[in-house]
Amino acid sequence: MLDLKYFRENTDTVRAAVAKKKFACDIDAVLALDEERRRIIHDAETRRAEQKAANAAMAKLPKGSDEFREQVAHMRELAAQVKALQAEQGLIEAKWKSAFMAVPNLPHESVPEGDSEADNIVTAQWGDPEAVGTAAVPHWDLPGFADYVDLGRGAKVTGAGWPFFVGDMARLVRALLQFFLEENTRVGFTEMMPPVCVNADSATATGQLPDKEGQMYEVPGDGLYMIPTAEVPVTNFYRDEILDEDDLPLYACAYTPCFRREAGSHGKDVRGLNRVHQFDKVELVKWVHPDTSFDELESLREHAESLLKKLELPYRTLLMCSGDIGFPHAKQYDLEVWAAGQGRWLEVSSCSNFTDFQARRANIRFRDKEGKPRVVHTLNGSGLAVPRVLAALLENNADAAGRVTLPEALRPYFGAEAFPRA
RNA sequence: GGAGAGAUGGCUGAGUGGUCGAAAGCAACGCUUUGCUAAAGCGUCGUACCUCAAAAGGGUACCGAGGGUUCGAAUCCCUCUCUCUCCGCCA
Repeated sequence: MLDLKYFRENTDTVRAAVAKKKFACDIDAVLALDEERRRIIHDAETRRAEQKAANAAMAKLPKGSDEFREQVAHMRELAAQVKALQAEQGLIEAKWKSAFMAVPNLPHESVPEGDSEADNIVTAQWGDPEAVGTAAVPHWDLPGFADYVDLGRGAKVTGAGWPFFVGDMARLVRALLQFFLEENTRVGFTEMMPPVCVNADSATATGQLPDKEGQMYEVPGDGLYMIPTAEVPVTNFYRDEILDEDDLPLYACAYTPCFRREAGSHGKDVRGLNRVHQFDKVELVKWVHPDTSFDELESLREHAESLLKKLELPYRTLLMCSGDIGFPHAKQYDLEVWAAGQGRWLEVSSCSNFTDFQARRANIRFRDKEGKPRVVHTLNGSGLAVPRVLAALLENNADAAGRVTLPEALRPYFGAEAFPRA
């Protein structure tokens, strides 16, 4: 949700920004609804003020008097008018709000113009994909993979795309998670273990509802949703709160399983670990002062990149173009890791600055030096998502027998130099 | 799951149908006086929206949430949520 005053006073800027984002969104219609809304608010409140004044005058009259009875009759009429006006106001405000909420966040000036993912810009590349053995195979073709990541039994027990990780593979997942959490907390992110189900208010605040409802699993009967990412519960940690300016910036990280229906994504990208319905991810979230949020985005990205470096996985960083960043994003980087066996880049992290857009929706503010509440800026990024990192780790480092030499950084967590142990 | 109690401004806590956006205290901020590692006095002290060129000012809403009764609701009724206590169940 944009700042309403800014929206009104800078419509040309907003129009240009929306166009840059390739969003179809009728700004004039929203403005017209805003006008209508303000008119009805004015009418309803004026009439309501009359009602209150009449009421105050009447409170002084003796209860049983003729005068009193007369006033009651008059006020009965006033009350009916107020009620009608307020009903109309409710309808118009609801209409306006849904239109206004459909206006996307403005892309930052540093975001390149573009229509689709083809226009994203590679801003960095680390490691050499060519250096990885050419004999690499897709992870699902590695010896024993089907037993270590048992998609067949997962399908029996739950459904397609719900894997069991077995034996040393489960251990390797745990090692990765532990590695991520240690690295994140070491640089100042507070570790959290949030609920993995959230209510509708939380899902709305971070933007999963109403637009992306079909992507979440619902818990029938309880009005809850299984989280598609820890971003949802963690960002909502401070929903409807006013923070102290001195406490900013606040950093949190959380490991959770993530649940995604992935409706409509059946196809060639879903083999093996590339896209599953439940996966493990450590998420990073920041609540920051508006003046620093774009610097905070750079440090967030650098930190996520450092994880890949320590895992010795070749990666590249994409600055997402205006047409490819999400609805609430002001600026977004994607980190893609090289999976030698598949010969392709896999997205393992998305680092985003939502500026005040998400925080306004979630009503997260801070009190500035003058004592006035202001909306914070929120950011998040994966740090990191396990299955695709795991896929790359396996594909890039496996020998013909399926033995995977692990990067130095991971060995203490796994307790061995290679997978599987012995 | 059962029974009971409760939810008021940053905190504590009054307020059971009309002049209550809400007493009082604490905390915070400002000023004054005295002077010393503080006290006292006075004042300020919620948020959102509407109005206004802006500020000032004015208006409306908000006493857990949502509905209802009434000319009028923090106050009465209904539903829900949460917290606490007791019982049951349970990793």
